[in-house]
Formats: sequence, structure tokens, C-alpha cells
Amino acid sequence: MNDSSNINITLPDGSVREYPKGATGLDIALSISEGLARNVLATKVNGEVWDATRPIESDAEIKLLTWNDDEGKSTFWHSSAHLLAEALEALYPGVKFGTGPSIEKGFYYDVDLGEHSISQEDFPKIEAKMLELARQKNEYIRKPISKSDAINFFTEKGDEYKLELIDGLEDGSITLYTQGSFTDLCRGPHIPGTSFIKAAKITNVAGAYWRNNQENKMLTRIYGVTFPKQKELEEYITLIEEAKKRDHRRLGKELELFAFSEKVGQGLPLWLPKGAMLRERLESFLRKAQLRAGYLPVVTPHIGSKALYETSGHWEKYGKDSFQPIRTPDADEEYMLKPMNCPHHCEIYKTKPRSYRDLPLRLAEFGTVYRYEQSGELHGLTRVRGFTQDDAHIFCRPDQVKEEFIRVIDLVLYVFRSLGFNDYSAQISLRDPENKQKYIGKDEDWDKAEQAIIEASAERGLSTVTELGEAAFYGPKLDFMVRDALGRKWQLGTIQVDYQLPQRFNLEYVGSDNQKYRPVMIHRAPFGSMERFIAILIENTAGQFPLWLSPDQIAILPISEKYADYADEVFFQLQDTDIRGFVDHRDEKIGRKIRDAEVTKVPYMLIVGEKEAAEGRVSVRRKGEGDLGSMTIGEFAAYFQNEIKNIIATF
RNA sequence: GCCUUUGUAGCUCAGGGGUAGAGCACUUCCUUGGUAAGGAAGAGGUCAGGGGUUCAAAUCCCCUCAAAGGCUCCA
Repeated sequence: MNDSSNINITLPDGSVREYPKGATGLDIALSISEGLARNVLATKVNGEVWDATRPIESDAEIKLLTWNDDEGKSTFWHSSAHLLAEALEALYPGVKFGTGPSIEKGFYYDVDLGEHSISQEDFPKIEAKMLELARQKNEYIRKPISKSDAINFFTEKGDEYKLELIDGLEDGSITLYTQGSFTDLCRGPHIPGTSFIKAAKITNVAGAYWRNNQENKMLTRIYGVTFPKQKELEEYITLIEEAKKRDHRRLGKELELFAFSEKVGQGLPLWLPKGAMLRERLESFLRKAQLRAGYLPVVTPHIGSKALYETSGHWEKYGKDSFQPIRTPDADEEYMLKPMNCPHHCEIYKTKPRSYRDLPLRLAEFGTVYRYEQSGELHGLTRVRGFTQDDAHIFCRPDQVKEEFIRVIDLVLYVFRSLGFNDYSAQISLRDPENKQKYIGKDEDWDKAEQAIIEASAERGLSTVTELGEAAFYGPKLDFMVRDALGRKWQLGTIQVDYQLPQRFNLEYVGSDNQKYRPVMIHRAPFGSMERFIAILIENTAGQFPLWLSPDQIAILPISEKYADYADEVFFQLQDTDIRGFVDHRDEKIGRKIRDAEVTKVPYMLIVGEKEAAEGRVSVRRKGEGDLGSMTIGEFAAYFQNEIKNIIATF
């Protein structure tokens, strides 16, 4: 044990060092190396992030946080929000402040600008001010304050939003932070000083309700991002530009995959021939794998009587936010566009008595559903009002849940692999253990299902995070996330256990003891929806789809009109081996034909001229790579099919 | 749904109270060419829609619709 003036500090590598009581993270860093000390942004003390300059008074486990730690970054950005606030106060006297947290990539501050408004043109001015203030190398100084003093301070300043925040705080836990001439109500922690901030960019400005409540006043939310090095800002900007180039809305138009029409309506995508073919190919790919995995295809109508959704509970929960019921002309009947496929599938389950021997029953449908999403929510293909789920419902016995989960995981991973998503993870969403009564279903069933999900994920080696309280009220779930080529995360497929619908539809099966039992239902969709999945696929591949999905796989480019017949002959021969594409018969030079094929992202160009026609060969050019040399038509077909075989294994 | 911004040719965009512009794409003609843009001519728009102000509106004002970025929502 240490004497009263010293404390023991445990470092992440497990080593224990002795420091004087009141040593700060910076002191500890300095004792390790000066270089480290220069980079320390904050200190994690017993799992809590502290200012690097805050004295540590007792034994602790610590970790020194730098730019390389997520928590280091978020501290850096939170401090940058204060710097932004200081700049705004200098530029717009009288501005009132809401809250200014760090976010995944940067930070924002919600402000009430009063008379002023901010637009893009003002960004450089704000950025310059921030950097000017940063160069003053001001320290972030932490100061605990009593509630009454805090109220006096912000009353005097006229910051009503801060006063509202203080109102919800407990006396004794309130701190202020000051850097330069700006003082903010803040829990912290912060980086030691503004000198760390070397590059700043205001990225966006938008409206946001005070405290995220629609009833409250709309404040101006100013988004920004900062870096400790100019170079990192440049990389960030490059990444943003790359993301813009990959935007599926832009590529969808350029590659003629889909379109929207005001006449048809908001959020209702029109699939153009190339997009439709891409989509059909994805569907048949999954259909084939599902058939092998024991799914049975079903088809159900796009509408269902209102009673169906009263039974399912959807009417009660979402009815007033849905497309409203359709009335029949004569009888007093109401039908609804289907927002989910599961009620229909439950009715299919009920078409005959089921025995425990029939289970699991796996019903699959590419089912198109309609949901009236808020207009401000619509976004390209990722959020639409009419979309097709690669849906299936597995009706099984409680003891089969785990096995079925494993099978679905295998199917989902097969889909990811075949489509080039190699960086994926999953989230297990379980009940809130504190609040079990808000969930439907028997306690023991939940336990069993949650256990089944956890075990199935572990058995398949999924990298998972577990979130308590994130389960749906009707059952726990497993959601898949993929990281795309730019490092962005997307939520894709989902597997959900459902105890509610079997109960609401009174589904039963006869057990081996001739008693009636209730099946468990599992909803699952590896793609999620065709629309959303294709959007993500477009962004991940930048429109350069895997060969087997590419709308046009080859472009045959005759050198001149003289070889048009030979070009057609090549085309027909290749078409016989299921290779699709076109012959570019335009009256253009070869350079132009190549350029156009490159721009429209055709994977293979086959150039045919005098030499090729004479020898029965093609000159092969791969998009983005260039000339691969000459092959016979048969050689090319084999080469081509081999490439596809290597991407897409059979399930 | 709310806030802010935007809407001009198929696409990308300039212009802006006084007869609508460019590049690309498209059509026709010339050119018959060897690995990322050959040449010429032509056609194409009720300036998102509706209303108002004005001698005159694509331009200014109002409303509607749609899009973008946020916020709230998401079976």
C-alpha cells in the first residue's frame, strides 16, 4: 500500500506506477515520454474520461487518450465546439448558445443567432476566426461552480438556453469551462488547450429544434470538423468528394438504373431497364440460394383487408401514419396497401393444420410493401414509400430457434461474400433487463431466444455488439452492418424473433404429444429491401458492379464499319454462352468507343478489326486496366465464365 | 411533418424587369479510323406549376409541387 501522499496508477499494459497524489494525466504522460505528453488529449480514469490536466487524487486505472482513440477524438471535437462558440460570439455579438456536442465525424453547436443568419458564404470567415483563436493557445480551464452562481452568470449573460439546462442539473455537479474569452456551461472533459486544433472546417448549417423537441424553437445548428493536422483535413475533404461521386442518386441517373417522377409521386422509384435487370439478377441469385436453404416461395397481393391489419396490430400502431384505407365502390369495405408481408404469411400458415413435423416452415417472398414515410425522410433509394423486401418468415418450434438462426446467418454471410461486402459486423438487440414488462411473450421464451441468438452468433464467429433495451417489443433481433469501400457503415439485413404475431393470429401446431402449441416466428431479410441494398451496392462499388451483376458485361467495338458483321458474329456467339452486352456500331473512332464504354463502366471491351476478323479472335480490354491482349472467342468466354465462378460460390 | 436552401434544354450549369445561353448528349452529313473525346450542320426550353405587381416577369412578391441538407419519425 502507498503512503498518503502517493497514489498507484495502473496503465493499460498492467504495469503499476507510483505518482504523487494530485498528479494529472499530463504529468503521467510526461513521465513516460515528452512525445506522448505532446499528444495527450484526455485521460481515461477508471473508465471515465477526464481532462488531461485534472488532478488524480487516488489510486486509479488510467489510459492516456490521443487522436488515435475514439474518445480522444470526441474530446477534441467537443473542445472544438467550444472554439466554434467562441468564434461565433466574436463574430455575432449577442448570440445565444444551446448545446454543442461532438458527433461521429466532428461536432456541432446549436445557436440562436437572433437577427443574424448564416449561410455558406460565412463559413470561411468563421473558420478563419476559429483558427485565429486556436493560435492564441488558450487553455481549457475547468471550474466547479455552485448552482446559484451558475444561474447568476448565465442570467447576466442572457443565455436562456443555458439557464434551462442548469435547471435540470444538481447543485455540486456543475462545472464551467473557459478558454480565451469564452465561458460555457459544460460537464467536460476537454483537451488541454486550443493549440492542438490546427485545421477547421464548417461543413454545414441546418435548423434543429431546441432539445430535439418539435414543440420548441428552431435553432441554427452549425456543423464543423477539426483536425490536429492540416493534412487530415485534406484527406477528409477528399473522402467527402469521393462519397459525392459515389452517391447512388447520381450514379443511378448516370447509369440509367432508376428514376423518380413527380407525376408518379414522391418516394416511388421507377426501375429503368438496366436497373430492373440488375435487380432481377439479385433476386434470382437469392431465390436460388433460398431454395437450397429450404425456403418455399409464396406470393401474396399488394393489398389486404383492414381486418388483417387490425389482427396483426399494425393498424392500431401505424394506421394513422399509413397510406389510408382504400374503399370499395359498393360494399362498405376497407383495404390497405400492405406495409408488411408477415400478416399475409401468417394466413398462409393457417391454410391447414400444421404438425411439429412440418416445422420449420420457411415462407419466402419478394414482397413489395408501401409505407407512408414522412416527406422530409425520403432519400434516393434508401428511404422510399414503396419497396420490395427480400422477406421470409420462418415458423418454427421454440427449440429450433437457434438452429434456424445459424442457418439464416450462413445465408446472410453467403450473400455478403458474393457481393463483396467483406467487412461486416452485427448487433444483438436484447430486452431491457430493468423493464421486462414492456415486452410481449413469455419470460422463458425470451430467455431461450436471446440465448439462441447469442450462441448462434458466437458459433458463426460474428463480431457483435450487444445492446440491451434495443429489442423490438415483440422479440429480440440481430442486425447486420457492413462497412463499405469508403469506411462508411450501413445497416443491411435483419433477423428478428417474433412472439406477437403467432399469438395475434392464433397460430398453432400439433406436438408429438397431440397437444397444441404456438410456433415462434422469425422475420428475416438478408438484403433488407432491394431498393436500399442496391443503393448501398452502388455506393460501395462506385457503380462498378461485380461482373455477374453488371447490366452490360461486354461492349464489342469494331474498328470500322467493315468489321460490323464480324462484330455481330462475335456478339451472337458470346450471347450463346450467357454473356450480355452490345455492339457499338456508331460511326466513331475506336478511341471514342473505348472512352464511352469506360465512362459507362462496361467491364470488358472487345475490339475487333482486320486482324481479329481474319484470325477469329478478339482483342480484350478490361475497364480501368487496359489491353489484355488477344484471345479466341472461346478463350474469352472461358476466361469470362471463370471470373464469375470465382466471385460467386454456390450456397 | 418542421427549418434552411434550390428548381433554366435529356444531363451539368451560366444568365437575370425589355425577343432564352454554353458544354455534353441527340439528329443528319462528311470521315472508315487500332486502345479514354474526328469534323460540320441541325433540332431541342410556356425558365417546376399557379396567382399577383408592372407598359413589360424566367427575373420581384405570394401559394403549390418537387429536390438537397438537417431535425423529428421509421412496422
